[in-house]
This record gives sequence, structure tokens and C-alpha cells, in this order.
Amino acid sequence: MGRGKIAIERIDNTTNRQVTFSKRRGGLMKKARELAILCDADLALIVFSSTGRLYDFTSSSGMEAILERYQEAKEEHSGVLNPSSENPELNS
Amino acid sequence: MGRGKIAIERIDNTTNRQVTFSKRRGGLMKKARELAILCDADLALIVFSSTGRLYDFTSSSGMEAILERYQEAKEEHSGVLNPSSENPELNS
DNA sequence: ATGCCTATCTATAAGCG
DNA sequence: TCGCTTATAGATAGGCA
Repeated sequence: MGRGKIAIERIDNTTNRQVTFSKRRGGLMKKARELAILCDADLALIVFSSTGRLYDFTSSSGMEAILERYQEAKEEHSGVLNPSSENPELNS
Repeated sequence: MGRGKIAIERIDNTTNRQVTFSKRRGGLMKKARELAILCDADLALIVFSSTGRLYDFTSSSGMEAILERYQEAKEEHSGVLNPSSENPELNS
């Protein structure tokens, strides 16, 4: 999106890469926030720039809660088949 | 984006919310992947739908590595001030 | 309830000051 | 090198098969 299209491959020019990182990071964070609100989703986004800087975003429940939930989901995935003791609002 | 614009607030209609979730989740994952490639960023994205389903994406280094790195970064944040032993390619 | 389509709305690549 | 601007590529809301 922009005056010209670009290929999805590493941007070699450092300045340009950092500018693009800054712009796209913002856009990604915004999209993440919108998804969380619009669809009532619980999410976490962790980003490290190529210079090693950390940026993150999480929906209301917070990083710790989401990471815990992630670990639980992974455990279920590899063992438990009927997680009936959770999801009080699992409808549809 | 779309035939009409929408407000960023929870979508009440369940069907519509799930359709939107599916579409936007895909878009978010794509953007995350593009950011990782274009800007050589290391990132992790964890998403739980409102029905409790898990979706995730990580750049090449993988979820475990990124979560470890996240914890380390957090520790540094609250103590170490000069992480000079890293970033071999920190030029700008 | 799905998947594909496209008119519109957004994000953003280049430019400009 | 740094924001702010704007033309254009890209995402997607609502439709339709």
C-alpha cells in the first residue's frame, strides 16, 4: 500500500527498513486492537525490532494471563480431549 | 475497508462476528508475517477467539524462543541498563 | 453456514517541507 | 534525518452463488 508496491523480502536499506518497521508496527498493533474489540478476542502480540527493541500489545486480560492460557491450550491440545470444565460462554 | 465502514466496538451478531474474526485474523497474521520478513523482526502473535479457540503465529525463531526473549527483555527493563553484549549488527 | 467477489475503506511507500 | 502528506496498493464489509 503506497505509491509503489514492494516485494515481501528483507529491506536492505537500514533507514528504510526502520521507517517501514515503525509504520507497520503501528498498523499491526492497531489491527490487533481492533480484532480484540470487534470480535471479543483475547490476544497478545510481541515484537522485537531488528535492533532488539521490544514492543508488545495485549487485550484486556494482560500478557501473563494470555501466556498462561496459551500454555494451557497447548497442554489440552496434546492430551485432554474434553475440556468441559472451562469456557462458561462457549455457545454457537 | 469494505462496502461500509464500521465502528470499532464489539460486533453483537454472532455469525457476523465470527466471519469478521476469520477475515481479520487472516489479515493480521499476514501483516505479522510481512513485518517479520520485511523488517527482519522477531515476533509472536497469540489469538484466542471468543469461542476459546487458539491461533498463533511466530517468526522463524519460534514461540518458545520468543517468549524466553520476552521474559529476558522484561528483566533487563527492570534492572540491567546496558545490554551491550547483544546486537552484533546494531548499526543504523 | 461457506466461500468467493468487489466496491470501499485503510494502511502505507514515496514525496515534500 | 523526521514528520506530515497523498496517491496507490491492500484489506475487508456486505453481497451473492
